[in-house]
Amino acid sequence: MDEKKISKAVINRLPRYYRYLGDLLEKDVVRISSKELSEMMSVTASQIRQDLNNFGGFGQQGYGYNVDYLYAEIGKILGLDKQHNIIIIGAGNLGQALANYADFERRGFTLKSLFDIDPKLIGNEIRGIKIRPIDELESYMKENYVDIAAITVPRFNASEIANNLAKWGIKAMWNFAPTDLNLPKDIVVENVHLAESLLRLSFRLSSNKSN
Amino acid sequence: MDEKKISKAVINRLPRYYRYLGDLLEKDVVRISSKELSEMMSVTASQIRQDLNNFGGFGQQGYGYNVDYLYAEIGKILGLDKQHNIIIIGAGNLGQALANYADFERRGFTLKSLFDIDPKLIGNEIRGIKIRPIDELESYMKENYVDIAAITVPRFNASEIANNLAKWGIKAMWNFAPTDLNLPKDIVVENVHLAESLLRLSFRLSSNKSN
DNA sequence: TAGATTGTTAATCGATTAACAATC
DNA sequence: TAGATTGTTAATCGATTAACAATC
Repeated sequence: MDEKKISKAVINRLPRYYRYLGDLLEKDVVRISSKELSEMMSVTASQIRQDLNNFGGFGQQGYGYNVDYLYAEIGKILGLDKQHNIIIIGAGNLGQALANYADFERRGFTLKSLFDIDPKLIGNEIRGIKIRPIDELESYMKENYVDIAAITVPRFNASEIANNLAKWGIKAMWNFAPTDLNLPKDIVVENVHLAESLLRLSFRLSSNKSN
Repeated sequence: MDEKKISKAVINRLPRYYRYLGDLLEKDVVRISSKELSEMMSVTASQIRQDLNNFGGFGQQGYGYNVDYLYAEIGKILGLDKQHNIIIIGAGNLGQALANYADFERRGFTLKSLFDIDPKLIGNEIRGIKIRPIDELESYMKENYVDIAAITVPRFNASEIANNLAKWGIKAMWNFAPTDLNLPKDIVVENVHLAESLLRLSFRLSSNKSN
């Protein structure tokens, strides 16, 4: 019953803390204060302490934070102590790019299969993982445990596939299709809208006095 | 001298308004009220009106907003009335996926070239656009006008390339490398940190009571 | 004109920053 | 013990929502 609701802003920052702590760990840094970390990350020390204290006191007065310990704790908060099974729907360029991004495996995200509608792709393998016909998605979902589906299909196919996946028991979708999926709210949807990202860049470029 | 500073939150929402208005336009919807739009988008009507009024009064009392007009105006705000030249640094899976995403062209973003260090890739073409050796980047930048560089190289090469691009006059970077680029602040950096996005999904999945 | 809906001001809410007592 | 730095409360700041007069 951990009922303290974590704000969206805090959740957004957590992975970035995790990344910086991982970098420090690689450099064998043992301890770090909120002040030092805040300077590295260009945020306030106050914010770091507030953010972390949403989840408990990981530091020690007069000392700071143990990098190794804090990294592990944030990892747990992010659910990286659990194993996740992913499938990718849409084995086009983007789907294949994700499939090849082996770094995810390191964090406990195992790619189990890809699905596509294109006969030219079906049967091919990426890193030894087979591309299956989308018709087999339903039976696959019934016979295998999958928690996350990455949606890298064209915009017009996305909602139907998403609705089906929801029906077949998916827990979360990583949506790359440029549309908002409308799903039962117990299903987690994390959107990556690349087109919107480029438009933000464009806006900032346009409103940049210095050019 | 348009000195009313636009908040980050507003900028983030603008491309989504633009997408919804584009969808309405496709469906030949002529007018829409902030109330109707707010219901479609699951936001408050108040927020829509506040956001738009950062840029001027685009609506009409008693009527609402003309979809066509509002779409065009937001397009201008986003800088889509201007032509942009993009290069992609790193022609791996992700770089190629972006290069193939022809939809960007439609919005005035023209892909001019890709660059890579891998001899196996150099000389290949994607949609008729050549992959050049990274050694030629400096001379290319001097001989061509490029405003945006998409960075899809591995983490360890990213900062050096980014610093060079900055030196050679790039205006904006669309950064896909899992690191924070540290650049002069007149250079726009728009980050797409896929790994962080997946960790956010993971967090929300873990803290989801309903599973 | 009456009805509808904007543009905008005021009120509320939430997030960030500052400050400092607690404590290692 | 003295110095450093956390955890946490209080103050500030900014963003969202509500309300309504202006006006089409």
